[in-house]
Amino acid sequence: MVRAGLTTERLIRAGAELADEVGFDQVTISALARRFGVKVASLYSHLKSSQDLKTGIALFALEELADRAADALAGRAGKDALAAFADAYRGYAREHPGRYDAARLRLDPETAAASAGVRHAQMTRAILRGYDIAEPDQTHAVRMLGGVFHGYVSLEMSGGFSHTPVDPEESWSWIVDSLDILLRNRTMP
Amino acid sequence: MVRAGLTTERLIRAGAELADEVGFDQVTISALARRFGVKVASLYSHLKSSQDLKTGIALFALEELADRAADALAGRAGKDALAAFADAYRGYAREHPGRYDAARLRLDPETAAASAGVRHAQMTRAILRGYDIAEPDQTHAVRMLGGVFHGYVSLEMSGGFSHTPVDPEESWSWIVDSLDILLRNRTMP
DNA sequence: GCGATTTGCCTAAATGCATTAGGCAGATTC
DNA sequence: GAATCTGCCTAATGCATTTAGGCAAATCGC
Repeated sequence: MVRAGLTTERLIRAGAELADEVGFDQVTISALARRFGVKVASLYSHLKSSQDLKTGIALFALEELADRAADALAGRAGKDALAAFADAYRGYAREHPGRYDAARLRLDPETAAASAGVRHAQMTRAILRGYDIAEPDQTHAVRMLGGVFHGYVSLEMSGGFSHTPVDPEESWSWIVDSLDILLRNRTMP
Repeated sequence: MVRAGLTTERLIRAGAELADEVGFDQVTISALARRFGVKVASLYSHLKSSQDLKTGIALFALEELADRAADALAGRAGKDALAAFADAYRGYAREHPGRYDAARLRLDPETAAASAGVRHAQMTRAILRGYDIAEPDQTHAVRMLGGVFHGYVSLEMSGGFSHTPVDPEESWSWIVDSLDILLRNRTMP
């Protein structure tokens, strides 16, 4: 019989695509095996478990998102950087909802520490360098930005804004503007 | 044999407790049946499906959270109200992590429209009355507040803040302060 | 009170996913 | 070309979901 050429890498990539198509929580070893035209047990040579697959997709999505954010940030500073970063985040979620959900998977601390999540925090700090905010306020700001971006995108994805006629695009701009204003003035209350 | 006295109400309530103990995604019809010392099939007289149970828990959590938020808001205005609302949100998530996750379940539009999620938005608007913000900015602000609160709590719950020595409590206060400042000044950019 | 009906929980059985053990053939190595 | 290794297979188990149909307890009509 012809071999399918499975590798952990390919499985995780296909799992990410599957997540975008059917939702991250519908990603299953069985579905993935079907997609490769292969028996379920065959995947266990490459994946330890179903959880392992999900974690793999999450790490993959975190990397990919961090790469995009880094691209968006290149050559920008100040409000420009803030807006580009925010848009990268939101754009990724809209383009790859399943992967975005995957990126929000709760990881155990060691895995998280070794993930691209660290880069996300570093990039946020880099943006804040344009705003002259010292510690511990800088950490507070990192957390706020992470919170707003994630929270807004998450609410938008779950349809929480669809009952109001206001364009989410405008809300997004307004929020980014607001954060910029806030960060510029926060040092002197 | 003695009857267990199952009702949809009791099952959902028990499901909510189970979610807090083992995590929302570990809530299963089987586990719930075990908890009641009853056979699995028996639950299907009261629940249409596993999804139905999850949705029920989500709606229950949304109600409970809205009730708490309403209590917190009673008799307060301005920054007081903002802080109380924020704390109610975060407190609920800390006290009932499983239910909080449940409250974030993606509901189909009709279900969502009939849920307590609507009250959440109304309460946020009520807070903003203390800040004199007109439409469409008010909607933008509602979305921002929803986003920050949810996003921050979500990141904190998933351990995203544990690699930095800064106290999440202080970050939370700083963020609420910041939002207050922002909302007070946002009308004049 | 007592028969009839409804209701609540049961047994049984089918389906699907996750996981492990062990086998066979195609690819690789010498 | 023989030996080994690797990749995918069959087979079997366990657990969760879901449906169909049964029996006994609770409830209702009288």
